[in-house]
Amino acid sequence: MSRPLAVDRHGQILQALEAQGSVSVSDLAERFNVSMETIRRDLKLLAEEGRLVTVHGGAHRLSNEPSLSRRTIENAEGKAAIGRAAAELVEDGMAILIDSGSTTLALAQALTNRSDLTVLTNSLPIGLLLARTKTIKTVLLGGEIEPNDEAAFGLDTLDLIAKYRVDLAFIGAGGISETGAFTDYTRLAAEQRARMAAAAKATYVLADHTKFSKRTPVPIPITAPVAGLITDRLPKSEPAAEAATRLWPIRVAGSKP
Amino acid sequence: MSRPLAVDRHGQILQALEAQGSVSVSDLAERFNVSMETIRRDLKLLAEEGRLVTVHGGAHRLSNEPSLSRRTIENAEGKAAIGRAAAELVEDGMAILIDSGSTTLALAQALTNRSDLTVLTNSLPIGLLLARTKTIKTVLLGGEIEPNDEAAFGLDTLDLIAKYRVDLAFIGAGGISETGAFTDYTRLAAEQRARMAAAAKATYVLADHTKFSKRTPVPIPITAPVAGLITDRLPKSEPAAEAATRLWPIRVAGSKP
DNA sequence: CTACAAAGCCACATAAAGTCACATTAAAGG
DNA sequence: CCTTTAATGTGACTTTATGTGGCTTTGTAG
Repeated sequence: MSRPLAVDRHGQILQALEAQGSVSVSDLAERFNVSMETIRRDLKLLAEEGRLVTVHGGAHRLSNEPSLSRRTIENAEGKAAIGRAAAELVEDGMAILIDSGSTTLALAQALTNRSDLTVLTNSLPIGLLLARTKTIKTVLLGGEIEPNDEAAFGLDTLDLIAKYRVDLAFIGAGGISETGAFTDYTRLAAEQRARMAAAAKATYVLADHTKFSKRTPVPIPITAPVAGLITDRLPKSEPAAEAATRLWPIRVAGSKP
Repeated sequence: MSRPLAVDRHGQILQALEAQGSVSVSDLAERFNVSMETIRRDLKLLAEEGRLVTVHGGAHRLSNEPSLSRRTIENAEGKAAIGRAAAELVEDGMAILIDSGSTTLALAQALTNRSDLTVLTNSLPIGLLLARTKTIKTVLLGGEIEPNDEAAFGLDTLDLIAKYRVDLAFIGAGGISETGAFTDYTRLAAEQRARMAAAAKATYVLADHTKFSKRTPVPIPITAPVAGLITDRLPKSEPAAEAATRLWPIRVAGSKP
Protein backbone atom coordinates (compact mmCIF):
# COMPACT_ATOMS: atom_id res chain seq x y z
CA MET A 1 0.00 0.00 0.00
CA SER A 2 1.22 3.47 -0.78
CA ARG A 3 1.40 5.93 2.02
CA PRO A 4 -0.02 9.45 1.99
CA LEU A 5 2.61 12.17 2.15
CA ALA A 6 3.54 13.30 5.62
CA VAL A 7 4.21 16.85 4.41
CA ASP A 8 0.62 17.19 3.27
CA ARG A 9 -0.51 16.27 6.72
CA HIS A 10 1.84 18.81 8.22
CA GLY A 11 0.51 21.49 5.93
CA GLN A 12 -3.07 20.68 6.78
CA ILE A 13 -2.32 20.65 10.47
CA LEU A 14 -0.88 24.14 10.18
CA GLN A 15 -3.86 25.28 8.16
CA ALA A 16 -6.30 23.91 10.68
CA LEU A 17 -4.30 25.66 13.36
CA GLU A 18 -4.42 28.95 11.50
CA ALA A 19 -8.14 28.61 11.11
CA GLN A 20 -9.15 27.31 14.50
CA GLY A 21 -6.44 28.47 16.87
CA SER A 22 -5.93 25.05 18.34
CA VAL A 23 -6.06 21.40 17.36
CA SER A 24 -6.34 18.19 19.34
CA VAL A 25 -4.26 15.08 18.85
CA SER A 26 -7.26 12.77 18.83
CA ASP A 27 -9.19 14.82 16.25
CA LEU A 28 -6.21 14.94 13.93
CA ALA A 29 -5.55 11.22 14.34
CA GLU A 30 -9.12 10.49 13.36
CA ARG A 31 -9.11 12.94 10.47
CA PHE A 32 -5.98 11.54 8.87
CA ASN A 33 -6.55 7.94 9.92
CA VAL A 34 -3.22 7.63 11.64
CA SER A 35 -2.31 6.78 15.19
CA MET A 36 -2.13 9.40 17.90
CA GLU A 37 1.55 8.64 18.21
CA THR A 38 2.13 9.74 14.62
CA ILE A 39 0.29 12.99 15.23
CA ARG A 40 2.37 13.57 18.34
CA ARG A 41 5.50 13.09 16.30
CA ASP A 42 4.18 15.56 13.72
CA LEU A 43 3.39 18.17 16.33
CA LYS A 44 6.75 17.70 18.02
CA LEU A 45 8.47 18.23 14.68
CA LEU A 46 6.47 21.35 13.88
CA ALA A 47 7.06 22.64 17.40
CA GLU A 48 10.81 22.26 16.93
CA GLU A 49 10.49 24.35 13.78
CA GLY A 50 8.73 26.96 15.83
CA ARG A 51 5.47 26.76 13.89
CA LEU A 52 3.24 25.90 16.84
CA VAL A 53 3.27 25.21 20.55
CA THR A 54 2.37 21.79 21.84
CA VAL A 55 0.18 21.43 24.90
CA HIS A 56 -1.29 18.45 26.69
CA GLY A 57 -3.87 17.05 24.28
CA GLY A 58 -2.86 18.97 21.20
CA ALA A 59 -1.26 22.19 20.01
CA HIS A 60 -2.10 25.84 19.61
CA ARG A 61 -0.94 28.85 17.64
CA LEU A 62 2.01 30.82 18.86
CA SER A 63 1.82 34.34 20.25
CA ASN A 64 -1.77 34.55 21.42
CA GLU A 65 -4.38 32.96 23.53
CA PRO A 66 -2.48 30.47 25.68
CA SER A 67 -5.86 29.40 26.98
CA LEU A 68 -6.24 25.99 25.43
CA SER A 69 -9.45 26.91 23.64
CA ARG A 70 -10.84 23.44 23.92
CA ARG A 71 -14.07 24.40 22.19
CA THR A 72 -14.09 22.10 19.25
CA ILE A 73 -15.47 24.20 16.49
CA GLU A 74 -19.18 23.87 16.33
CA ASN A 75 -20.40 21.32 13.76
CA ALA A 76 -17.04 21.22 11.97
CA GLU A 77 -18.00 18.21 9.91
CA GLY A 78 -21.21 19.72 8.56
CA LYS A 79 -19.43 22.94 7.68
CA ALA A 80 -16.71 21.06 5.83
CA ALA A 81 -19.37 19.28 3.76
CA ILE A 82 -21.00 22.62 2.93
CA GLY A 83 -17.59 23.98 1.95
CA ARG A 84 -16.99 21.10 -0.45
CA ALA A 85 -20.44 21.42 -1.99
CA ALA A 86 -19.97 25.15 -2.51
CA ALA A 87 -16.53 24.62 -4.01
CA GLU A 88 -18.07 22.47 -6.71
CA LEU A 89 -19.99 25.47 -7.97
CA VAL A 90 -16.80 27.40 -8.59
CA GLU A 91 -15.34 26.98 -12.06
CA ASP A 92 -11.83 27.73 -13.20
CA GLY A 93 -11.29 31.32 -14.21
CA MET A 94 -14.08 32.69 -12.05
CA ALA A 95 -13.88 35.67 -9.74
CA ILE A 96 -15.74 35.02 -6.52
CA LEU A 97 -16.44 36.79 -3.27
CA ILE A 98 -16.27 34.98 0.06
CA ASP A 99 -17.79 36.44 3.20
CA SER A 100 -16.27 36.03 6.66
CA GLY A 101 -17.35 33.27 9.02
CA SER A 102 -16.52 29.71 9.94
CA THR A 103 -18.73 28.14 7.28
CA THR A 104 -17.24 30.25 4.53
CA LEU A 105 -13.79 29.44 5.88
CA ALA A 106 -14.60 25.80 5.17
CA LEU A 107 -15.26 26.81 1.56
CA ALA A 108 -11.87 28.50 1.40
CA GLN A 109 -10.27 25.34 2.76
CA ALA A 110 -11.96 23.35 0.01
CA LEU A 111 -10.57 25.74 -2.61
CA THR A 112 -6.94 25.61 -1.54
CA ASN A 113 -5.98 23.02 -4.13
CA ARG A 114 -7.52 25.04 -6.98
CA SER A 115 -5.88 27.49 -9.33
CA ASP A 116 -6.84 30.17 -11.83
CA LEU A 117 -9.30 31.82 -9.47
CA THR A 118 -9.69 35.33 -8.15
CA VAL A 119 -11.10 35.52 -4.66
CA LEU A 120 -12.27 38.65 -2.86
CA THR A 121 -12.84 38.41 0.87
CA ASN A 122 -13.13 40.59 3.93
CA SER A 123 -11.90 37.79 6.20
CA LEU A 124 -8.28 37.84 7.32
CA PRO A 125 -7.93 34.09 7.89
CA ILE A 126 -9.46 33.36 4.49
CA GLY A 127 -7.23 35.93 2.80
CA LEU A 128 -4.11 34.56 4.41
CA LEU A 129 -5.07 30.98 3.67
CA LEU A 130 -5.73 31.61 -0.02
CA ALA A 131 -2.81 33.98 -0.57
CA ARG A 132 -0.48 31.27 0.69
CA THR A 133 -1.60 28.93 -2.06
CA LYS A 134 0.10 31.37 -4.47
CA THR A 135 -2.10 29.97 -7.20
CA ILE A 136 -5.22 31.90 -6.25
CA LYS A 137 -5.25 35.64 -6.76
CA THR A 138 -6.55 37.14 -3.55
CA VAL A 139 -7.96 40.58 -2.86
CA LEU A 140 -8.60 41.65 0.69
CA LEU A 141 -11.55 43.96 1.15
CA GLY A 142 -10.03 46.08 3.89
CA GLY A 143 -11.46 48.30 6.56
CA GLU A 144 -11.91 48.27 10.31
CA ILE A 145 -11.35 44.84 11.72
CA GLU A 146 -13.96 43.27 13.92
CA PRO A 147 -11.92 41.12 16.31
CA ASN A 148 -14.62 38.49 16.86
CA ASP A 149 -14.99 37.83 13.16
CA GLU A 150 -11.36 38.53 12.29
CA ALA A 151 -12.76 40.33 9.27
CA ALA A 152 -13.14 43.86 7.94
CA PHE A 153 -16.40 45.78 8.20
CA GLY A 154 -17.27 49.40 7.67
CA LEU A 155 -17.33 52.26 5.22
CA ASP A 156 -14.02 51.37 3.63
CA THR A 157 -15.13 47.82 3.11
CA LEU A 158 -18.41 48.88 1.52
CA ASP A 159 -16.52 51.23 -0.80
CA LEU A 160 -14.21 48.45 -1.89
CA ILE A 161 -17.04 45.99 -2.49
CA ALA A 162 -18.70 48.53 -4.78
CA LYS A 163 -15.60 48.66 -6.94
CA TYR A 164 -15.77 45.03 -7.93
CA ARG A 165 -18.07 42.76 -9.88
CA VAL A 166 -17.78 38.99 -9.44
CA ASP A 167 -19.32 35.83 -10.82
CA LEU A 168 -20.37 34.32 -7.52
CA ALA A 169 -20.74 35.51 -3.95
CA PHE A 170 -20.83 33.16 -0.99
CA ILE A 171 -22.19 34.83 2.08
CA GLY A 172 -22.98 33.66 5.58
CA ALA A 173 -25.85 34.58 7.85
CA GLY A 174 -26.31 35.00 11.58
CA GLY A 175 -29.61 33.14 11.57
CA ILE A 176 -32.77 32.34 9.63
CA SER A 177 -36.12 33.78 10.64
CA GLU A 178 -39.46 31.97 10.91
CA THR A 179 -40.31 33.46 7.53
CA GLY A 180 -37.20 31.93 5.98
CA ALA A 181 -35.36 35.24 5.63
CA PHE A 182 -31.66 35.56 6.44
CA THR A 183 -30.82 37.67 9.46
CA ASP A 184 -27.71 39.09 11.07
CA TYR A 185 -26.43 40.43 14.39
CA THR A 186 -25.85 44.07 13.40
CA ARG A 187 -27.12 46.59 10.90
CA LEU A 188 -23.65 47.04 9.47
CA ALA A 189 -22.99 43.35 8.96
CA ALA A 190 -26.40 42.87 7.35
CA GLU A 191 -25.89 45.80 5.02
CA GLN A 192 -22.43 44.64 4.07
CA ARG A 193 -23.63 41.15 3.22
CA ALA A 194 -26.39 42.61 1.06
CA ARG A 195 -23.86 44.73 -0.81
CA MET A 196 -21.72 41.67 -1.37
CA ALA A 197 -24.69 39.93 -2.94
CA ALA A 198 -25.32 43.00 -5.10
CA ALA A 199 -21.77 42.82 -6.46
CA ALA A 200 -22.23 39.29 -7.77
CA LYS A 201 -24.06 37.79 -10.73
CA ALA A 202 -25.28 35.03 -8.43
CA THR A 203 -25.27 34.63 -4.67
CA TYR A 204 -25.26 31.51 -2.53
CA VAL A 205 -25.90 31.61 1.18
CA LEU A 206 -23.97 29.11 3.26
CA ALA A 207 -25.63 28.19 6.54
CA ASP A 208 -25.36 25.00 8.54
CA HIS A 209 -28.44 23.48 10.17
CA THR A 210 -27.88 25.21 13.52
CA LYS A 211 -28.78 28.51 11.84
CA PHE A 212 -32.40 27.41 11.40
CA SER A 213 -32.95 27.70 15.12
CA LYS A 214 -31.01 30.93 15.58
CA ARG A 215 -32.81 34.25 15.61
CA THR A 216 -30.78 37.41 15.09
CA PRO A 217 -32.31 40.88 14.97
CA VAL A 218 -31.48 42.39 11.59
CA PRO A 219 -32.84 41.05 8.29
CA ILE A 220 -30.25 41.01 5.51
CA PRO A 221 -31.72 43.29 2.81
CA ILE A 222 -30.76 41.22 -0.21
CA THR A 223 -32.14 42.70 -3.41
CA ALA A 224 -30.31 40.49 -5.86
CA PRO A 225 -31.84 37.06 -6.46
CA VAL A 226 -30.41 34.33 -4.25
CA ALA A 227 -29.26 31.41 -6.37
CA GLY A 228 -29.45 29.00 -3.49
CA LEU A 229 -28.99 28.12 0.14
CA ILE A 230 -26.40 25.47 0.87
CA THR A 231 -26.73 23.64 4.17
CA ASP A 232 -25.72 20.33 5.70
CA ARG A 233 -29.17 19.10 6.65
CA LEU A 234 -32.74 20.30 7.02
CA PRO A 235 -34.10 20.01 10.55
CA LYS A 236 -37.56 18.47 10.67
CA SER A 237 -40.47 20.38 12.17
CA GLU A 238 -38.58 23.64 12.22
CA PRO A 239 -40.70 26.51 10.87
CA ALA A 240 -37.63 28.41 9.68
CA ALA A 241 -36.48 25.44 7.63
CA GLU A 242 -39.89 24.91 6.06
CA ALA A 243 -40.25 28.57 5.23
CA ALA A 244 -36.76 28.64 3.72
CA THR A 245 -37.50 25.70 1.43
CA ARG A 246 -40.42 27.63 -0.03
CA LEU A 247 -38.36 30.78 -0.50
CA TRP A 248 -35.00 29.60 -1.86
CA PRO A 249 -33.56 26.76 -3.92
CA ILE A 250 -31.93 24.57 -1.30
CA ARG A 251 -29.00 22.27 -1.74
CA VAL A 252 -28.16 19.83 1.01
CA ALA A 253 -24.43 19.05 0.98
CA GLY A 254 -23.72 15.40 0.38
CA SER A 255 -26.91 14.70 -1.56
CA LYS A 256 -27.17 14.87 -5.34
CA PRO A 257 -27.26 18.39 -6.83
CA MET B 1 8.25 -0.89 -28.12
CA SER B 2 8.57 2.83 -28.57
CA ARG B 3 9.39 4.76 -25.47
CA PRO B 4 7.41 7.81 -24.36
CA LEU B 5 9.51 10.93 -23.98
CA ALA B 6 10.85 11.55 -20.51
CA VAL B 7 10.50 15.31 -20.99
CA ASP B 8 6.73 14.94 -21.32
CA ARG B 9 6.66 13.15 -18.04
CA HIS B 10 8.66 15.91 -16.39
CA GLY B 11 6.25 18.49 -17.70
CA GLN B 12 3.27 16.59 -16.44
CA ILE B 13 4.85 16.07 -13.06
CA LEU B 14 5.36 19.81 -12.72
CA GLN B 15 1.82 20.44 -13.87
CA ALA B 16 0.42 18.02 -11.31
CA LEU B 17 2.54 19.71 -8.70
CA GLU B 18 1.19 23.10 -9.65
CA ALA B 19 -2.35 21.83 -9.37
CA GLN B 20 -2.08 19.76 -6.23
CA GLY B 21 0.83 21.22 -4.31
CA SER B 22 2.39 17.82 -3.84
CA VAL B 23 2.77 14.51 -5.61
CA SER B 24 3.65 11.02 -4.45
CA VAL B 25 6.15 8.70 -6.07
CA SER B 26 3.80 5.74 -6.11
CA ASP B 27 0.93 7.66 -7.72
CA LEU B 28 3.18 8.97 -10.45
CA ALA B 29 4.69 5.55 -11.08
CA GLU B 30 1.23 4.10 -11.54
CA ARG B 31 0.03 6.96 -13.70
CA PHE B 32 2.94 6.77 -16.14
CA ASN B 33 3.40 3.01 -15.94
CA VAL B 34 7.02 3.28 -14.99
CA SER B 35 8.89 2.04 -11.96
CA MET B 36 9.14 4.04 -8.78
CA GLU B 37 12.86 4.22 -9.34
CA THR B 38 12.34 6.12 -12.59
CA ILE B 39 10.05 8.61 -10.88
CA ARG B 40 12.61 9.08 -8.15
CA ARG B 41 15.23 9.84 -10.75
CA ASP B 42 12.84 12.37 -12.34
CA LEU B 43 12.16 14.08 -9.06
CA LYS B 44 15.83 14.17 -8.17
CA LEU B 45 16.58 15.81 -11.48
CA LEU B 46 13.84 18.39 -11.10
CA ALA B 47 14.93 19.06 -7.55
CA GLU B 48 18.48 19.77 -8.74
CA GLU B 49 17.00 22.27 -11.18
CA GLY B 50 15.25 23.88 -8.26
CA ARG B 51 11.76 23.26 -9.59
CA LEU B 52 10.51 21.29 -6.59
CA VAL B 53 11.53 19.90 -3.23
CA THR B 54 11.69 16.17 -2.69
CA VAL B 55 10.36 14.69 0.52
CA HIS B 56 10.01 11.14 1.74
CA GLY B 57 7.34 9.60 -0.48
CA GLY B 58 7.21 12.28 -3.14
CA ALA B 59 7.76 15.99 -3.70
CA HIS B 60 6.09 19.30 -3.04
CA ARG B 61 6.18 22.84 -4.36
CA LEU B 62 8.95 25.02 -3.08
CA SER B 63 6.88 28.15 -2.68
CA ASN B 64 4.39 26.65 -0.28
CA GLU B 65 5.37 27.94 3.12
CA PRO B 66 8.77 29.25 3.93
CA SER B 67 8.29 32.83 2.68
CA LEU B 68 7.47 35.19 5.48
CA SER B 69 7.93 32.59 8.15
CA ARG B 70 11.51 32.03 7.17
CA ARG B 71 12.44 35.67 6.87
CA THR B 72 11.00 36.25 10.30
CA ILE B 73 13.68 34.02 11.76
CA GLU B 74 16.51 35.82 9.97
CA ASN B 75 18.17 38.10 12.52
CA ALA B 76 15.13 37.68 14.77
CA GLU B 77 16.94 39.11 17.79
CA GLY B 78 17.97 42.32 16.07
CA LYS B 79 14.50 42.79 14.64
CA ALA B 80 12.88 42.25 18.02
CA ALA B 81 15.15 44.94 19.51
CA ILE B 82 14.15 47.33 16.72
CA GLY B 83 10.51 46.49 17.41
CA ARG B 84 10.85 47.31 21.09
CA ALA B 85 12.66 50.56 20.38
CA ALA B 86 10.00 51.62 17.89
CA ALA B 87 7.21 50.69 20.30
CA GLU B 88 8.63 53.16 22.84
CA LEU B 89 7.89 55.98 20.43
CA VAL B 90 4.20 55.13 20.38
CA GLU B 91 2.12 56.92 22.99
CA ASP B 92 -1.34 55.98 24.22
CA GLY B 93 -4.16 57.35 22.11
CA MET B 94 -2.08 57.60 18.97
CA ALA B 95 -3.08 56.41 15.52
CA ILE B 96 -0.17 54.79 13.74
CA LEU B 97 0.51 53.11 10.44
CA ILE B 98 2.61 49.96 10.20
CA ASP B 99 4.02 48.75 6.91
CA SER B 100 4.37 45.08 5.98
CA GLY B 101 7.56 43.15 6.55
CA SER B 102 9.29 41.04 9.14
CA THR B 103 10.88 43.98 10.95
CA THR B 104 7.60 45.83 11.26
CA LEU B 105 5.99 42.58 12.42
CA ALA B 106 8.39 42.71 15.35
CA LEU B 107 7.03 46.16 16.18
CA ALA B 108 3.50 44.77 16.14
CA GLN B 109 4.59 42.01 18.51
CA ALA B 110 6.00 44.62 20.86
CA LEU B 111 2.68 46.47 20.81
CA THR B 112 0.45 43.51 21.67
CA ASN B 113 0.29 44.37 25.36
CA ARG B 114 -0.75 47.97 24.71
CA SER B 115 -4.20 49.45 24.52
CA ASP B 116 -5.92 52.63 23.36
CA LEU B 117 -4.19 52.60 20.01
CA THR B 118 -5.41 52.68 16.44
CA VAL B 119 -3.22 50.80 14.03
CA LEU B 120 -3.48 50.86 10.25
CA THR B 121 -1.59 48.23 8.32
CA ASN B 122 -1.51 46.54 4.94
CA SER B 123 -0.02 43.37 6.40
CA LEU B 124 -2.31 40.42 7.08
CA PRO B 125 -0.21 38.84 9.83
CA ILE B 126 0.10 42.18 11.61
CA GLY B 127 -3.61 42.86 11.24
CA LEU B 128 -4.55 39.47 12.59
CA LEU B 129 -2.08 39.71 15.45
CA LEU B 130 -3.29 43.11 16.61
CA ALA B 131 -6.98 42.43 16.07
CA ARG B 132 -6.69 39.44 18.37
CA THR B 133 -5.52 41.64 21.20
CA LYS B 134 -9.05 43.11 21.14
CA THR B 135 -7.64 46.20 22.83
CA ILE B 136 -6.08 47.74 19.76
CA LYS B 137 -8.35 49.11 17.07
CA THR B 138 -7.08 47.74 13.81
CA VAL B 139 -7.75 48.87 10.25
CA LEU B 140 -6.61 46.75 7.40
CA LEU B 141 -5.58 48.64 4.28
CA GLY B 142 -6.94 46.16 1.76
CA GLY B 143 -6.19 45.45 -1.86
CA GLU B 144 -4.51 42.78 -3.90
CA ILE B 145 -2.46 40.50 -1.74
CA GLU B 146 1.17 39.90 -2.58
CA PRO B 147 1.76 36.33 -1.40
CA ASN B 148 5.44 36.76 -0.56
CA ASP B 149 4.78 39.71 1.71
CA GLU B 150 1.38 38.50 2.88
CA ALA B 151 0.29 42.08 2.53
CA ALA B 152 -1.92 44.24 0.31
CA PHE B 153 -0.50 46.38 -2.48
CA GLY B 154 -2.13 48.21 -5.35
CA LEU B 155 -4.59 50.88 -6.35
CA ASP B 156 -7.11 50.01 -3.65
CA THR B 157 -4.43 50.13 -1.00
CA LEU B 158 -3.19 53.53 -2.18
CA ASP B 159 -6.77 54.83 -2.15
CA LEU B 160 -7.28 53.67 1.40
CA ILE B 161 -4.01 55.16 2.63
CA ALA B 162 -5.05 58.51 1.22
CA LYS B 163 -8.20 58.47 3.33
CA TYR B 164 -6.36 58.43 6.64
CA ARG B 165 -4.06 60.71 8.58
CA VAL B 166 -1.99 59.25 11.39
CA ASP B 167 0.48 60.41 14.04
CA LEU B 168 3.29 58.05 13.15
CA ALA B 169 4.18 55.78 10.27
CA PHE B 170 6.66 52.93 10.57
CA ILE B 171 7.81 51.73 7.20
CA GLY B 172 10.31 49.17 6.04
CA ALA B 173 12.71 49.26 3.13
CA GLY B 174 14.15 46.72 0.74
CA GLY B 175 17.65 48.14 1.03
CA ILE B 176 19.73 51.27 1.52
CA SER B 177 21.75 52.76 -1.32
CA GLU B 178 25.37 54.03 -1.21
CA THR B 179 23.94 57.53 -0.95
CA GLY B 180 21.94 56.60 2.14
CA ALA B 181 18.56 56.61 0.40
CA PHE B 182 15.94 53.95 1.03
CA THR B 183 15.20 51.64 -1.87
CA ASP B 184 12.66 48.95 -2.69
CA TYR B 185 12.13 45.97 -4.98
CA THR B 186 9.32 47.35 -7.12
CA ARG B 187 7.91 50.68 -8.24
CA LEU B 188 4.58 49.91 -6.66
CA ALA B 189 6.00 48.98 -3.26
CA ALA B 190 8.22 52.08 -3.27
CA GLU B 191 5.33 54.35 -4.18
CA GLN B 192 3.09 52.80 -1.57
CA ARG B 193 5.67 53.28 1.17
CA ALA B 194 6.10 56.89 0.16
CA ARG B 195 2.34 57.45 0.36
CA MET B 196 2.32 55.87 3.80
CA ALA B 197 4.95 58.37 4.89
CA ALA B 198 2.89 61.18 3.38
CA ALA B 199 -0.12 60.15 5.46
CA ALA B 200 1.76 60.57 8.74
CA LYS B 201 2.91 63.54 10.79
CA ALA B 202 6.20 61.75 11.33
CA THR B 203 7.77 58.72 9.72
CA TYR B 204 10.29 56.26 11.06
CA VAL B 205 12.05 53.75 8.86
CA LEU B 206 12.79 50.37 10.43
CA ALA B 207 15.73 48.54 8.88
CA ASP B 208 18.05 46.01 10.45
CA HIS B 209 21.78 46.11 9.72
CA THR B 210 21.55 43.62 6.85
CA LYS B 211 19.76 46.29 4.80
CA PHE B 212 22.91 48.44 4.60
CA SER B 213 24.47 45.92 2.28
CA LYS B 214 21.37 45.25 0.19
CA ARG B 215 20.81 47.10 -3.07
CA THR B 216 17.33 47.14 -4.54
CA PRO B 217 16.45 48.98 -7.75
CA VAL B 218 13.77 51.54 -6.88
CA PRO B 219 14.36 54.55 -4.62
CA ILE B 220 11.47 55.22 -2.26
CA PRO B 221 10.29 58.76 -3.16
CA ILE B 222 9.67 60.02 0.36
CA THR B 223 8.69 63.69 0.36
CA ALA B 224 7.70 64.01 4.01
CA PRO B 225 10.57 64.49 6.44
CA VAL B 226 11.87 61.27 7.94
CA ALA B 227 11.94 61.51 11.72
CA GLY B 228 14.49 58.77 12.03
CA LEU B 229 15.96 55.46 11.02
CA ILE B 230 15.81 52.72 13.64
CA THR B 231 18.27 49.87 13.25
CA ASP B 232 19.94 47.25 15.42
CA ARG B 233 23.55 48.17 14.69
CA LEU B 234 25.62 50.24 12.28
CA PRO B 235 28.07 48.20 10.21
CA LYS B 236 31.58 49.69 10.14
CA SER B 237 33.16 50.70 6.86
CA GLU B 238 29.91 50.38 4.93
CA PRO B 239 29.38 53.38 2.63
CA ALA B 240 25.61 53.03 2.83
CA ALA B 241 25.70 53.23 6.62
CA GLU B 242 27.96 56.28 6.65
CA ALA B 243 25.86 58.07 4.08
CA ALA B 244 22.71 57.26 6.02
CA THR B 245 24.09 58.72 9.27
CA ARG B 246 24.64 62.03 7.48
CA LEU B 247 21.14 62.02 5.98
CA TRP B 248 18.85 60.84 8.78
CA PRO B 249 18.67 60.90 12.56
CA ILE B 250 19.63 57.37 13.50
CA ARG B 251 18.62 55.45 16.55
CA VAL B 252 20.36 52.19 17.34
CA ALA B 253 18.04 49.90 19.29
CA GLY B 254 19.40 49.00 22.70
CA SER B 255 21.48 52.20 23.11
CA LYS B 256 20.21 55.35 24.85
CA PRO B 257 17.72 57.37 22.82
C1' DC C 1 -6.66 14.63 48.09
C1' DT C 2 -7.29 10.51 45.69
C1' DA C 3 -8.51 7.75 41.83
C1' DC C 4 -9.00 6.98 37.21
C1' DA C 5 -9.17 7.83 32.50
C1' DA C 6 -6.77 10.17 28.94
C1' DA C 7 -2.52 11.62 27.08
C1' DG C 8 2.36 11.12 26.64
C1' DC C 9 6.64 8.58 26.23
C1' DC C 10 9.74 4.94 24.87
C1' DA C 11 11.41 0.79 22.74
C1' DC C 12 10.61 -2.39 19.38
C1' DA C 13 8.47 -4.38 15.01
C1' DT C 14 7.40 -3.84 10.27
C1' DA C 15 6.21 -2.26 5.82
C1' DA C 16 6.91 1.33 2.61
C1' DA C 17 10.34 4.28 0.56
C1' DG C 18 15.04 5.20 -0.74
C1' DT C 19 19.72 3.88 -2.58
C1' DC C 20 22.97 1.72 -5.38
C1' DA C 21 25.04 -1.52 -8.52
C1' DC C 22 24.04 -3.92 -12.37
C1' DA C 23 21.08 -5.82 -16.23
C1' DT C 24 18.13 -4.74 -20.11
C1' DT C 25 16.21 -2.24 -23.77
C1' DA C 26 15.30 1.19 -27.18
C1' DA C 27 16.90 5.02 -29.91
C1' DA C 28 20.81 6.92 -32.66
C1' DG C 29 24.57 6.97 -35.68
C1' DG C 30 27.87 5.33 -38.38
C1' DC D 1 23.91 -4.39 -38.99
C1' DC D 2 26.59 -3.44 -35.19
C1' DT D 3 28.01 -0.40 -31.60
C1' DT D 4 27.22 3.15 -28.45
C1' DT D 5 24.53 5.62 -25.22
C1' DA D 6 20.81 7.14 -22.50
C1' DA D 7 16.88 5.63 -20.12
C1' DT D 8 14.64 2.32 -17.49
C1' DG D 9 13.96 -1.91 -14.77
C1' DT D 10 15.54 -5.32 -11.03
C1' DG D 11 17.06 -7.00 -6.85
C1' DA D 12 19.73 -6.64 -2.49
C1' DC D 13 20.25 -3.75 1.10
C1' DT D 14 19.48 0.58 4.08
C1' DT D 15 16.62 4.14 5.91
C1' DT D 16 12.32 6.23 7.29
C1' DA D 17 7.66 6.41 8.83
C1' DT D 18 4.18 4.48 11.35
C1' DG D 19 1.94 1.33 14.48
C1' DT D 20 1.79 -1.33 18.95
C1' DG D 21 2.15 -2.40 23.70
C1' DG D 22 3.88 -1.45 28.25
C1' DC D 23 4.67 1.96 31.32
C1' DT D 24 4.57 6.87 33.23
C1' DT D 25 2.55 11.36 33.58
C1' DT D 26 -1.22 14.64 33.57
C1' DG D 27 -5.75 16.47 34.22
C1' DT D 28 -9.90 16.34 36.48
C1' DA D 29 -14.24 14.58 38.67
C1' DG D 30 -15.70 13.15 42.95
